[in-house]
Amino acid sequence: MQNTLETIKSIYPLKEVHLQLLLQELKAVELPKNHVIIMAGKVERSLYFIEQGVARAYVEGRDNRITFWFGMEGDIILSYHSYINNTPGYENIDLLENCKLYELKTEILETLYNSHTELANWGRKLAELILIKTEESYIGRLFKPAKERYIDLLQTDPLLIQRIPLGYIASYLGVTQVTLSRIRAEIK
Amino acid sequence: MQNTLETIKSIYPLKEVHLQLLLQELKAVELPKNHVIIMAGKVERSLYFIEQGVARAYVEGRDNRITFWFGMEGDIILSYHSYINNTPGYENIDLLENCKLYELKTEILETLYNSHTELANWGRKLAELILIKTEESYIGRLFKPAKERYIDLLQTDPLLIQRIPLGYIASYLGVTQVTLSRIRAEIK
DNA sequence: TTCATTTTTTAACATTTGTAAAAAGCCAGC
DNA sequence: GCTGGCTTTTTACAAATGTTAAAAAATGAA
Repeated sequence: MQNTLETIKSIYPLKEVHLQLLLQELKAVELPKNHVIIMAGKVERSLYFIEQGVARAYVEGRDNRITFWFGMEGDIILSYHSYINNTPGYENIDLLENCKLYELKTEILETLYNSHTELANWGRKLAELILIKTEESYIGRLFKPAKERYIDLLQTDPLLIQRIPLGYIASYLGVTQVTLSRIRAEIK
Repeated sequence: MQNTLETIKSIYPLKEVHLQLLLQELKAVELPKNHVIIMAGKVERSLYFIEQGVARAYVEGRDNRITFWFGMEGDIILSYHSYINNTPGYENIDLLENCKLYELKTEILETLYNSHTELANWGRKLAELILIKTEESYIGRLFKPAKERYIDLLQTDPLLIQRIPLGYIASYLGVTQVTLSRIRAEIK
């Protein structure tokens, strides 16, 4: 559980006692490629640490699917609405590879938050880190054109791109696959 | 300080003791229209509750400014990067009206978080609420076209629109002002 | 390898949106 | 009520992106 352990520790420094409180609640699960792990409109009672594999989040548009997040080793799969409010979210998350995950019930987390200041701060830090990442991709998407963002992606996540169909990447960049092809032809 | 008090209470229920710990750190400030309260590239050491007035956040593009947030009574002005990491952010926030604000130093907040579980959970809830709002506008922007989002805005914030120049709203919707004019002509 | 399936690219054309500049509308101060 | 400055709309044209369809390339299983 190397990746998951790293993730948990890197969020907020925890004493061994509190770390163990979290770890003992994790449950290893293996799920196949194409499995839909989070469904829009459904309250999800767990979050998942990605130990191995790739996942992607998307929303259903009127006549298309829009991908807005990719996760890989060290990332966390969760529906914010479910995690935070116990209300259904609007995103679907599916697995693009066979995955090894560690599951954690949100209900248990809530209990831990209320009984340990350290864990409450760990939870605060988790929300804050996700918030910053979300804001970064939000803002990046605002003022950089698709071409530039694709080049950024190539530089920051060259490996990720090879694991993901181009159609999803195009959607993530906010253009059609045809346009992404044009971009690729152009920068070659 | 009606609006600010409401905001603080609605984030997470606090006992009177803890509420007072927060309130006694607030400092009333009045700032004029057009004042730039958060500057990109600068670490900001305070956050501000909007008691009265309107603010907007934007990033500088290569040759334009992109507005991505409006705040009014009951909202909170903060630079997430500064608030969370003590690192400079990329957004500017300026005031679109003369404003009454309550200032709170982030350093003080940090101290409170580490000494009171209730306040740590208040801080967690704050991050979580902002996260959900950010995700909502992120996703909304992804799969709804500008026209639809404008109609949504008209319905959810009819008053806000009257307080904000159309050029900023166009930017917020991700189109030029010319396109927004076309949209307005179309739905009339 | 070979065949079938999926993914990616290319092409032609339609549509949308942007750009720049002019016109119209609105408001504050004289 | 008029004037000057600011905001919003309109126009004509240009550029970018989408749509649809087909070809080409890549992938994977037998």
